[in-house]
Order: sequence, then structure tokens, then C-alpha cells
Amino acid sequence: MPRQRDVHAQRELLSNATWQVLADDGLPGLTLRAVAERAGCTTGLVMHAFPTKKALLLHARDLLYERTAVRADAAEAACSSAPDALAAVLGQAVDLPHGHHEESRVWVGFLAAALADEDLAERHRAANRSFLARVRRLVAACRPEWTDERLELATKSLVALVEGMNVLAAADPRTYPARLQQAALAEALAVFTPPGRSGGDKRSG
Amino acid sequence: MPRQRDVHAQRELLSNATWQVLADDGLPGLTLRAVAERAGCTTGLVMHAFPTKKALLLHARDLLYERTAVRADAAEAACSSAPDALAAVLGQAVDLPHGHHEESRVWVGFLAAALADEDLAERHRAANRSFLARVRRLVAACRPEWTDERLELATKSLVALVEGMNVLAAADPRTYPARLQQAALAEALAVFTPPGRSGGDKRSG
DNA sequence: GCGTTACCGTAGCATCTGTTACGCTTCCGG
DNA sequence: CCGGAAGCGTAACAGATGCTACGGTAACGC
Repeated sequence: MPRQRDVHAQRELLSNATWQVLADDGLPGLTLRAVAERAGCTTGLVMHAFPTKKALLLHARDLLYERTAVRADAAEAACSSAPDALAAVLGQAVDLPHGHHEESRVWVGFLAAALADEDLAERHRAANRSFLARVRRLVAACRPEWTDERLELATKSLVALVEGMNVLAAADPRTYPARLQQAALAEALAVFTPPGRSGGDKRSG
Repeated sequence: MPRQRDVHAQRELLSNATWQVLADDGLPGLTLRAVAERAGCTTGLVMHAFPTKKALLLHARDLLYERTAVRADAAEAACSSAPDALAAVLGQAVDLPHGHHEESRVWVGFLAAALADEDLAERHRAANRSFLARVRRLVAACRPEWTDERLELATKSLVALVEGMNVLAAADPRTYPARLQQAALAEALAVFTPPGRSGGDKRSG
């Protein structure tokens, strides 16, 4: 057996390059050649690591979901109470001050691609539903007395607020700075913070 | 002077075709030939009505903004009180039961295109800021005692909720049905509805 | 009615796209 | 220390894309 390279590492590298191209040049600029150039290789390697461009996109999408899930797990595990965990999970989903604010651009790119590709759309839905389930579980832990209907409404409202902030900030970061996103999230979470806690700087009024 | 055609009507027709292609085939399918076929003409007419593809996109984007602004004006004018107007304006911005639910897909397409084109991004920002200003004005009318900071936070939170719902529904309409969007909006607007009113969901006529 | 002139469909261009075929390079096994 | 197969860069392919040049066509002024 001659030389053998780590295919998994190659795919990860190419998926990262895909994100970078998507963040910098947008969906129209997402070309196999652009990805290859970003990854420091040629299209030959890309087509050997993935059978087709669509497979590359699906892998990059899956890897993005995987990493956000890991990040959400970590944020959740670092908290002891359910309200804290809810705030942490949603807080790391919106744009962070020093963080991955390219991620929203990548997310929008994948979303636009999903509107034209059913397989990508299925991954998108699965990822969003997974996030919804996580938030719903935490919301339910905060408000066990709520009905399912109310639970679902609150969960989807929170997620819509977070994703809306992300999407709007992707195209207009100055109008939706990270500080404002966190403040809006804190206000929306005021219902779930137990009374007497100084979790967010939100005065009830 | 030989025959003369209505250039304005041609551009409008082509912009409408652009929306349809964007809604059906997504951003990758938005080609001049696809637009021409949708409009029932050839690329020749497209290139005579617009100097370039980018000009077509900009015109289609502007026309989209123009129509949503007219719709928002109408919704606002049909209401007498500020809370009603706020609910009507935001209510027609989210997905309607029998409405233009393609519009969200078109919006996402333009957004993704804007991330790769600075001119489109500028139009996007202008449109969103115009919408923000409208909502802010109505929120201020509902709560005149609020500070500018609080006003801005509430306004952007409402808009983020609405756009988040739209974006999420664009890729997963079953998880975010129109009824849920309206319910979430009604809940978010509960703070602005005057006490004693039967705060049911408001439908714009 | 007819000539003129703007309109616009046709066909082609250069370029870029995803994908493929081929062959050089490289490094493991013996 | 070398045979040979796997890895992957090179280059070419067919098709699509934005755009252009040209010619037919149809409508207006006379």
C-alpha cells in the first residue's frame, strides 16, 4: 500500500475553505476553484475528497451544524440552572463581540443554497429543529407549568429573534451590533429569569 | 420615429420575472436566460431594457422595496390608532395565510446576493432602515415616554422577530406556519396594546 | 403606401462552471 | 533500495453564463 492521506482531515480542511469563501465572496463566488485556492490545493484534490460539489456543500453544512451543536453543548454544560443555560445557549447563537461574525454570512449562504437544493434544505431543517428542540427543552425547564402550545410559541419566538438578529446583522452589522443583539436577547429572556436574580440588566417596568 | 415601446413596463415585467425565478429556482438559478424565459422573451430584450444583469437585480430589488412600502403605507393608513397601525404593519410583513409567501424566498435570495455585491447590500440596508424607521415611529407613538435607547431596542427586536420568522419559514414553512407567526407577533406586541382591549390577532384587509 | 428608424430576436463570443481523464509524484512494503 | 500503487496536480472537456453584434421586422411620419 503506497502513501495514504487522512481523508477526513482533507474534507474538514475543504469544508473550512468553503465557509471562508462563502463568508468572503458570497454564494455566487462559491466555486470549486475558489474553494481549492482557499484550501491551498487544486480542484483535483477537491474532486478526490468529494464526488461532487453538492457533496462538498453537504459536508460543509453538516460540519457547521456539528460545531454549533458542540458549542451549544459546552455553553449549556457550563451552566447550573436552566435559565442560565437558556441564556448561554441563545447568547452564543447570536453574534458575539469578538467572535465568528462571519458565521451569519455563511449561514445565509447555506440558507440561500438550500432554497434551491432539497437535500441542503433537509439538512437546514434538521439543524434548525435540533436547535429548536434544545431551546424548547430549556424553556420547559424554566417554565414547567406551561402548556405545549405556549412552550412552542415561546421557543420559536426566541429562535426567530436570534436568527433574525443574525440575518439582519449579516447585511448591516452597524445597525445590529453585538451589544444590541445581546440586549434584545436579555430583554426577551426576562420572562424566564427567576425574580430577584440580577442576571440581565433589565429593569421590569 | 418608428415604433416605441414602454421601457418602464418592460423593466417591471422583467423584475417580476426575476422574482419568480428567484422564488422558484433560487439564487443559483437566476440567470438571464431563465429570467427571459419567465418573461416570455429572449435575452435580447433583457439586455436592451437593462445594461447589465446587476442593473436588473438592482431594479428588481428597488421595485420589491417600493411595493412593500406601498403595502405598509396602506396597512398603516387603514388603522386609526398607533397600536393598531403597528400590528398591521408588522402583520403584513410576516407570512400571510394566503399571501405572498414566496416573498420571503425572494428576500433571502436578494440578501444572499447582497452579501456578495456592495450595491445590492446598500439597497438592502436602505430598505431595512426605512422599515426600521417606520416601526420606530409607530412604537414611539405607542410609548411616548420611552427613551431613545429603549425605543431602538424594542424596534429592532420586533423587526428581528418578524424577519427571523420570515427567513425560518422560507426554508421550513411547516415548522413556522403563518398562524404561529401571527401568534408570536401578537405576543410580542402585547406590551403595546392598550389595556382593556381585546388583543386578538389583527388581519389587514 | 412607403421609407426610415428604433426595436428586438438570433447567433455568436469569451469566459467560467463542474467534472473527467491522464500521468507524474511520492512513499509504503518487501 | 526498488517496484508499484495510491494520491493528486494538469489540462482538457462539454455545457452554461453574461454579454455583444448584426440583421430582420414592424410601426410611425410623410
